[in-house]
Amino acid sequence: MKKIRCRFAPSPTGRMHVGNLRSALYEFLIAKHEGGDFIFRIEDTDQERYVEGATEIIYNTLKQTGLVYDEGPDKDKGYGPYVQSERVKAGIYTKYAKELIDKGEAYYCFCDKERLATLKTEVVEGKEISIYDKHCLGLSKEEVEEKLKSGIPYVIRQNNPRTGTTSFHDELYGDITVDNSELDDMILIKSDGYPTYNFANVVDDHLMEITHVVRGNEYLSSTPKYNRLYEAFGWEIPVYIHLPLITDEEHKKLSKRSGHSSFEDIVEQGILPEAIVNFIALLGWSPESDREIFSLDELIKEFDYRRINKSPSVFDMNKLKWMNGEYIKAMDFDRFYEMALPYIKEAVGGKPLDYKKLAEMVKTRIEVFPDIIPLISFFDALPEYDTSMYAHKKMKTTEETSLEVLRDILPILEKQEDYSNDALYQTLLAYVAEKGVKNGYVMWPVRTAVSGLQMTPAGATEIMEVLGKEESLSRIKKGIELLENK
RNA sequence: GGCUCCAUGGUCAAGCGGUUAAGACAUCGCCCUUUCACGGCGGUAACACGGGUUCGAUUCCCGUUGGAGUCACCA
Repeated sequence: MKKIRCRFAPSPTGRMHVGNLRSALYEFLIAKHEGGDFIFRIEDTDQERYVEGATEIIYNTLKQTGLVYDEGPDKDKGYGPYVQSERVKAGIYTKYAKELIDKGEAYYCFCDKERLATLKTEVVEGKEISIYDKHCLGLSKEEVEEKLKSGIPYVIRQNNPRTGTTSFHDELYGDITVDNSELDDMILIKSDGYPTYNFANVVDDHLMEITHVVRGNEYLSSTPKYNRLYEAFGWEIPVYIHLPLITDEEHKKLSKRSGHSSFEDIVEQGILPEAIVNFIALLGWSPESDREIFSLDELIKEFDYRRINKSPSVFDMNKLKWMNGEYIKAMDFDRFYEMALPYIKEAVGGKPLDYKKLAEMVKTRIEVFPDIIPLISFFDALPEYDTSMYAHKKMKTTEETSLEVLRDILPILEKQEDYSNDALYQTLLAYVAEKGVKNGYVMWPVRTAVSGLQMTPAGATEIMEVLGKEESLSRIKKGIELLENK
């Protein structure tokens, strides 16, 4: 069997869209699952939409996600160049376009914007819809020569039939047939000499011997046109695998507005690249087992494209966050500490506390790194709090009992020298035993006093350990004061 | 609007003629706990509708409805 070759061919127009990233991932997985090659090609044929630095973003995203390509602009295995603008300079596309003209499958078109405007037939949702009328197909050879010579701008159009039907086969969607009357004479070469995506993509896929064309569903309706191109050249048609769309919560194509449309957007929200990869792999595909956590290598092993879903799926940030939390919990501590440190420092305002201990406290209770900040910022400054927080039904505490406990405990803690968690815990436990009450009856008011919060990432004594004796006592005194003035 | 595709809980999804219709996120409750979280246990919640085919349809076919995509000198 022929070795599988899949390509990822993005346009450098900005950040990497997650739909694009998922296409890249599936292309990578389909190839690697069967020991094939993953090819990276840059489709920069739109000079207007080109964004400075976008190429670097793509390289970077590929690197961070671990999608290592076998061939690409910096890894030429004989099919290069892998950047379309360079291929334009090599004259590749015009050569093939002329071949099509010779075969009668394409033709020069000199129509200007004004004439094209007269073609507008219908307006739907503010969009003008028209089909080219093949006006320039009627030009004689001599007329074409003359116009070419006089330097009139032109494009090259595909010459599609107006009657009959065209069909193609998709591995997921099956056989799809379209009326030829739907097929416009699409432009192959633009007036600036650059090819359109439609043309460059087909030419390059063939020249680079791509066996499986994997791309988003939005190309489904234009695929017949590409197929006609293959047929016109007499080239072998690749295997098509169209992927279902990824949508936002409103079930619309993911857009910048949603705030999580690109890989970088998501990383900025504190999500790990491997969690993103894992998550989008499961968006539209599912393994045989009901397992959900997969490394990239494990995905390669498991990935069977026949199990890709046909219906669109909503990008659920909620579940991604959960998955990220799973990755954080499973992460080895040193790496976690390194990644969490900036957030910890920010949370406590750079106070010289035991950062390692703080990292331990938060590791199992966050989903994304920014969650750290609200969790531990009370270490920096005691928040304002209402004394009603001292009353807790389950702990059987009230503001009165809390005041009593704090007054009792203060002199004991003042005497205590060892402010380690263990020692403090033993001290409080001894008081609990002496009083004959439940642990929480004492722990709750103490924790409230030293944190000012109802929820903290650690128990009362752990907090005191980090805070130190001086600050702990000061916070307890403050608590007594608040309760007394109630 | 034409064309194309899609249709299982709020979301991701398994299912490929006969099942008590999995599992996960979210949500709710209980347990654990020095509060919360983590963890454990449990609950609520779905086959869009109408016709066929069949002994039997979530599953196959047709239609309806709904949703999406596409109709550029953008990819």
